Amino acid sequence: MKNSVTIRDVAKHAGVGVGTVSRVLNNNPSVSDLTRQKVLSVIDSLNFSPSQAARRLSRGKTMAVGVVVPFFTNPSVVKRLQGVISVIATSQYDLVLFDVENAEDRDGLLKNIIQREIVDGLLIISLKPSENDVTEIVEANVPTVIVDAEHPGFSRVIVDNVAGARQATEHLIQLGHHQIAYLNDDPTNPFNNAPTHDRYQGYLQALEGAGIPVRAGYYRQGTLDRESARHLTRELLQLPDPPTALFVYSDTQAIGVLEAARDLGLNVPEDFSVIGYDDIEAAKLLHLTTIRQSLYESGVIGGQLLLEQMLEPSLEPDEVVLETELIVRGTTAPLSS
Amino acid sequence: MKNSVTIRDVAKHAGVGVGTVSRVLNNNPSVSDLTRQKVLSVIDSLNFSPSQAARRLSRGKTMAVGVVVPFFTNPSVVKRLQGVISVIATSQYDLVLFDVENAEDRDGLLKNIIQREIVDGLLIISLKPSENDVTEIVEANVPTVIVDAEHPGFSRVIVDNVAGARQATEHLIQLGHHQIAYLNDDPTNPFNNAPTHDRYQGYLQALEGAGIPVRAGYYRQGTLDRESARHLTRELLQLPDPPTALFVYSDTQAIGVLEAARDLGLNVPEDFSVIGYDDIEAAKLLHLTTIRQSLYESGVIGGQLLLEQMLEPSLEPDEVVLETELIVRGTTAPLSS
DNA sequence: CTGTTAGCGCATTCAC
DNA sequence: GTGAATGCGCTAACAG
Repeated sequence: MKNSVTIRDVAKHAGVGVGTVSRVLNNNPSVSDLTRQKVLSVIDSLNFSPSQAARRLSRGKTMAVGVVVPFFTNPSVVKRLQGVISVIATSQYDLVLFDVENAEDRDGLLKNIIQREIVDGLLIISLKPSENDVTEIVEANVPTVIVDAEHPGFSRVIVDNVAGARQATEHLIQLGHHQIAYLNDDPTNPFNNAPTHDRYQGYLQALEGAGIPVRAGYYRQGTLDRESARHLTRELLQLPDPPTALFVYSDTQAIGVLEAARDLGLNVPEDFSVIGYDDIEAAKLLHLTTIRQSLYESGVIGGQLLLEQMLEPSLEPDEVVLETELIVRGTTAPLSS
Repeated sequence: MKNSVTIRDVAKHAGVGVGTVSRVLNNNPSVSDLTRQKVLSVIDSLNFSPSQAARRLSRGKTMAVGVVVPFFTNPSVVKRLQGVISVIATSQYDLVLFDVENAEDRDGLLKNIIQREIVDGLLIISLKPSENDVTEIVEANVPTVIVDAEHPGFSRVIVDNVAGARQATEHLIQLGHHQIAYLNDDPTNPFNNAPTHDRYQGYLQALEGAGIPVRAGYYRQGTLDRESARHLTRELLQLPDPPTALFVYSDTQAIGVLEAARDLGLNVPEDFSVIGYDDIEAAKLLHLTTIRQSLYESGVIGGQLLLEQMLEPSLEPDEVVLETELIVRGTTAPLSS
């Protein structure tokens, strides 16, 4: 049966009051060494361990942080989560995980988490909270930090997507490409569409900077999976005047792009250059040229920000911007004339 | 500030007692429709939501399940966890995640989880609990299920590793290979070494079944990473009489194997056949022939077993054995003479 | 059907 | 320094 030793049992056995036991439990200095030792030994012999539930109610703190992730399936999200886990594990907090797989999940999830008062802090990954959620969080005064999404009200760690996309596109331009297409994420994605817009902007900026006209026909958008990317790339490559290079919103999609090229008998990078974004594990395996963002590190920093925030709730929201890095591998090459 | 509306406020505003409010909160049928409506509307207008902490203490239930995973880094573990998440999300339980990265973490973690009474149920993935942990769990009477590890005391979902390994090795034999090496996980791995032994047994059985003598020099073991596998494979391939085929404990290691073959200028599968185990995402990308185990499904079933177990704690431990499947892709071929 | 009361196990006053 | 009392917010048992 349950280990139902309570603080009262300990008090009785040690011949002290419950208050004293509680004090030694919380390292309250105003306990004499003698009684402290006595209590400690009784705790040990009774194999007592305080009930979290009671402690939580009494102190009004849950000693848990909530982490909300969209599409736990997504490799980049997993990587970020890893970073978060690594820092939360060093703290006293438990980690409660919430996965949101669709828009219905999301609406109300945050509100629900807040209202049930099950966490002392919230870490939101790659998900833009709705305005309703935001007011809910603010009213409840729950320390919150966001990783890979923007909101001025909260501490956040983001990456400069405009710059990263520019970097990718400029790499292609430097290789001599002028017919550069862009395969985007679906910007109607309800979760977090800022990166979608930003990367497109970066793409446009790079083209404009090089004086290359933007061709509407070289733009495609689709969901974050391989199949969709494969299909759209085929469209692109079967254009009368197909692009010679393609910048893809994510590595996951880039995998589908590579498949499409193979389907059509095109050699990458000789006939067709491809650059992705994220640098997930698979990118290395496939020798995919890509833009690396510090996925794991973003989680670590996010976790640290949250811990600080919970310690010092009065802190102003902080913004950390992570650098991107161009990783040249085997899917981009100079334009062959 | 905190939303400090309590059940008492609701009772006052609705002109009823707290007991009644509690009843409607818990869908207790013995409340008249009229008062139920009244209470409900007050709850709504006050934006009241019961405190989990109080509820937990009062009911002696946490409404949370703990999930313990080793090496959150490991792709196969992530996949299993996904399955677990998908079913827990459909329940009323929150999911508290614990990652164990080293042996020190593990010792005491389970005990700690149990003693703090923070979960109503426990799901352990790819980790064999120590005997101390087991007695702790049994004494505390916490419903527990294990995924990808054995223990007679608990419900578990496992895969027949002997059969899977036999299947892999037989595939190689059928292709005409006689010089078949095995690259194993490190069996001193303190977390869960049963699969290590079992797969080795399956390998041996297949060889014996075909009358192929076992060569000690064709056995290597190392950690679950690419680098180690790469190194050990090079050793194997530089033997005076190198193997023509290799069965690898995991897909992760198989990636390193492929790298080693490339390092040495060997063509896979023409010169050297490789078969992995797990069928993680990367296996498909690399066209790796492998043994698929239902990773995601194992998590789903594990989650379901746990939910059942919590509903009906008197249930006998159940064992579910999942089938493996040979997935032939591009890294195995007939022995070229 | 419904109001009242007594805990759940601990933290935290307040006196001594 | 330490014991006793009060309350955290809710559930459940007991009357009515």
